[in-house]
Amino acid sequence: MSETVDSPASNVHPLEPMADFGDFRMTPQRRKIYETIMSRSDHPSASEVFLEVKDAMPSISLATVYNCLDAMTQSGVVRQVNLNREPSRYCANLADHAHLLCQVCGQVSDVPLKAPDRLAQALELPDGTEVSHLDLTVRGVCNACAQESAATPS
Amino acid sequence: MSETVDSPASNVHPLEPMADFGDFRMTPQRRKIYETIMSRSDHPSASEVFLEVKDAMPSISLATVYNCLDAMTQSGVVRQVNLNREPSRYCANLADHAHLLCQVCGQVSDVPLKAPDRLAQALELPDGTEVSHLDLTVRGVCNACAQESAATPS
DNA sequence: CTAGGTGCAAAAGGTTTGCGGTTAA
DNA sequence: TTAACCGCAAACCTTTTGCACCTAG
Repeated sequence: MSETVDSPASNVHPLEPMADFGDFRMTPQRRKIYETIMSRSDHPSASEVFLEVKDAMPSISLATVYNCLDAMTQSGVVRQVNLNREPSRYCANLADHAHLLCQVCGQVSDVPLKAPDRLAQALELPDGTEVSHLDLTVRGVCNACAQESAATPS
Repeated sequence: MSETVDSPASNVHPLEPMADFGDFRMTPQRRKIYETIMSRSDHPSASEVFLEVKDAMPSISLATVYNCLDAMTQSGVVRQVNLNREPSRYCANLADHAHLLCQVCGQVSDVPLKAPDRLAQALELPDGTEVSHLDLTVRGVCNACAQESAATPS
């Protein structure tokens, strides 16, 4: 993926240099799918990605989107975000961060962490446990929805 | 549910007094399903609960297990735990805690939190965000699997 | 008595897979 | 050149739902 993806630096995400992603073969479909996820901050699902990519590539199939997203997840190019029983969402922000799920509008947004390394210290893990990754989800109400419900009290 | 469930105190989980769970109607099926989840620490899925409950109640249907688990989740009697794309698991531990997902054996175990309230302080949340609940999942290797791989290096 | 629960079977909905043709490297 | 990928359709699997009967409160 490295050199073939156009200007990943234009994205706001603090991306790694996009070094090696193994034997990940770049195709027009994968490039467009990746660009779609990069250009959005709303963590689209497979079918949402499909809808957007379809505009530029009308012949693409939903199965291909699923296959590509799966390959990208395996390669570590994107991250799969699973909340509740909803369809998986995809996220191109590879930095350590949490997700805020607004229980009013349903939107998912990234939440930076102040001290990612210190998070594990809050856990009483059994001796010998090896931690590879922490997944933190915040359920609540986003600022926009909180403002709105304050303006229009029930 | 309160008085009809047999001796919830025998469970190791730090349970709340099991006060009011609204208009939750107790039935033999629900009692057995609840007891099953209480008696296990492995966060069984709906079909795993079904298998165990079926031994005692051969006529119960999987749909009923799903319906009951859903009703219990709504009432707050149990908690639904969703990791990856696997089937939902269920957890009777209502205390604030994280989950450890072992990437070797696939088991899910509870992880107590040292300072649950302080966890939110690690987040850079936008002003006005209202937090209702934090969900923390630890991906890694449990102690048992770590011991084993140390004893049998690849 | 009756609102709500149960069991069954069928449907729903997200995701995966098999296959023949195509393509990136 | 060829292993990997694409598009299509069918399969898969978890979960939900409609319905007739039953039961807890």
